[in-house]
Parts: sequence; C-alpha cells; structure tokens
Amino acid sequence: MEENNVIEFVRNKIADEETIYDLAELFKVFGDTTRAKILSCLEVRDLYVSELADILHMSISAVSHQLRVLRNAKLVKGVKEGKEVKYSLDDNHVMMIIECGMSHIREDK
Amino acid sequence: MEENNVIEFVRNKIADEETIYDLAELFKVFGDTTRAKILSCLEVRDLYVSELADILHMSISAVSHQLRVLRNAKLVKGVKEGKEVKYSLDDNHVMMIIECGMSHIREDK
DNA sequence: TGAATAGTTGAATAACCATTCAATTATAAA
DNA sequence: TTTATAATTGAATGGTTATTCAACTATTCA
Repeated sequence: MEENNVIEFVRNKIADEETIYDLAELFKVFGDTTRAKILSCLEVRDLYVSELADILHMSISAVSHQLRVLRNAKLVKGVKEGKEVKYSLDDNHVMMIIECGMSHIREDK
Repeated sequence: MEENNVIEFVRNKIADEETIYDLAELFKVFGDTTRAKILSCLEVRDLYVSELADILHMSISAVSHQLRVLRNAKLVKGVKEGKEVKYSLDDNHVMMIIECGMSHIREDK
C-alpha cells in the first residue's frame, strides 16, 4: 500500500472525530482517583454525600463537586431523601467499565 | 445498619487504595483526545510515527510525546525498523477497553 | 566520511482542573 | 419563625499536563 493510501485508509476506518472525543471524555471522568473511589464505593452500596465524604476522608464540598462531574457524565444519579441525597450508579454499564479496567490491571501483575 | 458501620462496611469492601489508584491512572491515559485517536488508529493497522502524525494533522513531536505515555502504560509498543518505528497495540485487552467504552457511548444515543 | 531523514527528549508555556473556602439553598426540628 | 443540618455552587488557587520549539540520537544513503 502506498504512503498516501495508508493515511486515507486509516482515516476512513477510524471512528468519527465526535465519537472519539466522547470516548476520551468518558474515560477522563473515570481517570481521577477521587471519582474512581466514589464509583468504587457506590458499587458496594448506595450512599449519601456525607457518607462518601466520611469514607474518603474528604470535605462534603469536594465530594459534591466530583459528584456533579459524575452526574453530568450520567455515571451516577442522586435522589433527594429529605435533607439528604442518596447517590447510586446510573446503570450497570458503569460497573462493567470499571471491571473491564480492573481485569487489565490484574493481568499486569 | 448504623451510621458508623456503613462507613466501615464500605471501606472494607472497596478495592484497596493502590488498585483504585492504578485504575484511575489507566483510565487517565485513555482520557485524552489525542491518545484516544492514536489508539483508534492502531486498532485499524500498525503505523509509523510519521504516519500517525499525518493522519492526525499533528507534529511528530507531539505524537511521540503521547506515544511515550501510551508506552509507559503498556498500551502500545514500538519496534524499530531501520530509521522508523512501527507502533502497535500492546495486547488485545486495549481494544476490549476501547470497545467497552464505545458501547456505553452508543447506548446513550 | 557527510548529509538527510525518523524519531526522541527536555524545558517552557498555556490551558485545564481538583480542592478549598465562603456564601447560598433546601429541608427538618424546635 | 428561628435554628441546625445536608448539600450545592462560584470564585480563587495550586498542581498537572498537552503542545511547541530546539537540541539531540540513530540510521540510511550518497
């Protein structure tokens, strides 16, 4: 295959710009220790914001900020229960992605 | 379950600090548009650095820097062929993780 | 040899983002 | 209503990082 053809060939085969952008955006959300911890906690059990803050030894504010990022990415959802808000994973797809990453890490060792 | 027990319960169940850290590090590498594009290209075909630069309309240097990040994370590997270096995905786990993310994106629409 | 090409690398800059702090909203209890 | 608690929000700050630029290494070809 000629030089220029390779470039065109691969350009035509890869996913479109927007999809790749969305993909990177999704992984970016997982790619922060605090958010990964939050997701890991919610895998075990639905939790209130203050519970998450206690478990992670972090301020309510910091946790809330990250929950907003996770909410925007549709990875978690929060339901108001009186004064408190109970958070849970948005769908089981989230757990699948985490486990997918986990299996890669485990294999490296 | 009492308030304090919830905290202990979740703390004991989640993956250890280091594993979660590694997980976030892994996803962080996928969480950049340029790197996601590079991986997407290498899914189609093994490529030289200059080919990647041409396809992505980027400088050789910028691509090389990102390839180093991907190499360190063991997501790609480069083999020297004369003056050139041909890059490929390190293992098929990488493709699995990308497809895992892709399926989540596609479902959202 | 010397020149040309492919790629790597280090330093600098600019953009991005996680946390903190203070202020604010919303609900519950007194 | 007032007070207290749970959580959200906006602005500021400090740390991280992607890209650029220039210098450098390694290989090929004349």
